[in-house]
Amino acid sequence: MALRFHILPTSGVPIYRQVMEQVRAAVAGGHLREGDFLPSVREVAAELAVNPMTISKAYSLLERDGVVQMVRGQGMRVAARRAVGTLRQRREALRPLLAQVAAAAYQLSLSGPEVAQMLEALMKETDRE
Amino acid sequence: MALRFHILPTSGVPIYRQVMEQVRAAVAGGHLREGDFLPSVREVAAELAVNPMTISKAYSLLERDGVVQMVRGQGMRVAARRAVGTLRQRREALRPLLAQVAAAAYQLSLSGPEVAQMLEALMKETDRE
Amino acid sequence: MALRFHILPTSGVPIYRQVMEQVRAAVAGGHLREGDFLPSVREVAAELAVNPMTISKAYSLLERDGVVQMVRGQGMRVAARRAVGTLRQRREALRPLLAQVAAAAYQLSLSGPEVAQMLEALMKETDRE
Amino acid sequence: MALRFHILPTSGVPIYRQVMEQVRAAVAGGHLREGDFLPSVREVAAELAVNPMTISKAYSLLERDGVVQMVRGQGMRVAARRAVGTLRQRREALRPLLAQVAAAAYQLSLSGPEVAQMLEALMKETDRE
DNA sequence: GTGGTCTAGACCACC
DNA sequence: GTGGTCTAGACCACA
Repeated sequence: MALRFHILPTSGVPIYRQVMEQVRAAVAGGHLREGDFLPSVREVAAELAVNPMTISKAYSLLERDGVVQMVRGQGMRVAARRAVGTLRQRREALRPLLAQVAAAAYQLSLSGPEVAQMLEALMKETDRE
Repeated sequence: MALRFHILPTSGVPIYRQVMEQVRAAVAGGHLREGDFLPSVREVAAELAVNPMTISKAYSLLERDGVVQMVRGQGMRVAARRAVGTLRQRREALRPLLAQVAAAAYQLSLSGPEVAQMLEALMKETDRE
Repeated sequence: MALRFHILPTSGVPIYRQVMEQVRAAVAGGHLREGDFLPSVREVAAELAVNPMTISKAYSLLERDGVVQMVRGQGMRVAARRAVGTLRQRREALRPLLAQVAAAAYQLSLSGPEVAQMLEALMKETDRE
Repeated sequence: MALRFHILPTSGVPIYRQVMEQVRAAVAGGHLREGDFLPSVREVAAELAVNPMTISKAYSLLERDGVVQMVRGQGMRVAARRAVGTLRQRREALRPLLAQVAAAAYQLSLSGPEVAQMLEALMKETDRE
């Protein structure tokens, strides 16, 4: 099943970031596995009616982040996941994002356990280890 | 205990957004309660060595979002929290952020229950109801 | 029945304007009639816990607009209403405000007849001629 | 027919608010329809001999209010109208403005039916549903 | 080309 | 004292 992108041009989030997020989500969700290839820049650009440079930028940044690897002549391949740093460091890296969740949850009057459960359910859904 | 801001000018995130996030976090974390006043625009601007307009923009947007209210001649006061929409709608509003957490957690090789527990701990720590 | 003011310090509308509006509304609604006196500046300032200068400013502007007249040693008295200009001019003067209503109604998906009826009902309620 | 702005620098109303009002009026009046683009910030700024930031502020606030949407690299596009809240809530939201109309009408010696008719005529003129 | 961010500094409105 | 508005001009991000 090919990965299909969908963008909201009006969301305020740059298109290249929307693309990056969707690749990351596909990888995290198991729809893309190690070794799979992303659709080509041209393909995606045509499908989304968007400038190829925009897609290219997204792919380059994903490569920089170690999510995918360029294989010359073939395209972008999903890289092996590698945990970097100690457990403690990796937890620390997640903290700012969790703080944002906490703030948003507060504003929405959603309780801690409630949100934690939503999150766990979301992650279990796509767990495959 | 006065609220103290800290910004990372290199993070790419606009200063006014960093300020907004910190106010939101302080409110969600109970360090600022309903009725408390934010430090004045000039004060913060001086402390951060930043243009007052930048802080003013952050405060205005927080006011539009209902987080604080302007009291003429006195300053910006933390507003009462009001949940808007049905439970379902509010949960839905949180979903995109949770998806981001899930993707980041995967990249960091952190498990669902592990992350859910971190989040719950973070939110319990600052729970006041 | 004495006129009682109520202000929302957080509404964004300057206090002196809120006071002015309430005097105008009281006059339009028949709660204050020609010759009646407004409560004194001090009285109102004390009641609202507000700087007397603020009330004084409101009263001065109302006097400038011909809504009230200062009677030395007694206070501010409601003036006789006098229509200024031709009917056409007076209608024209109301137009910008009506345009604002039209725009707001559109945004709220309220129909013309619906809004017109609301307005007429509101005005009939306080009509006394 | 391009939207043309006109501002009264002496009116006391901030320029950015005058611009906002005119956009809203143009949308409500059908001169701008869903999907149409506003003139660019630079264009308007040049036309009005005003700082681009002033126009930018107006546009940003209109975006926050859901009147227009930013399309990256293209400009500001008129958004679909979406009524929010119950009928009752929306009527309630209009009330303060109607009260202002009632007070102004009284001051101008214009009767309820007279004003209601003016308003309805104004709204019918631009009705398109 | 589009809008967004930020600065330095002036002036205003309100309390 | 508080925040709000505006300017002139620089630089950035995005498509």
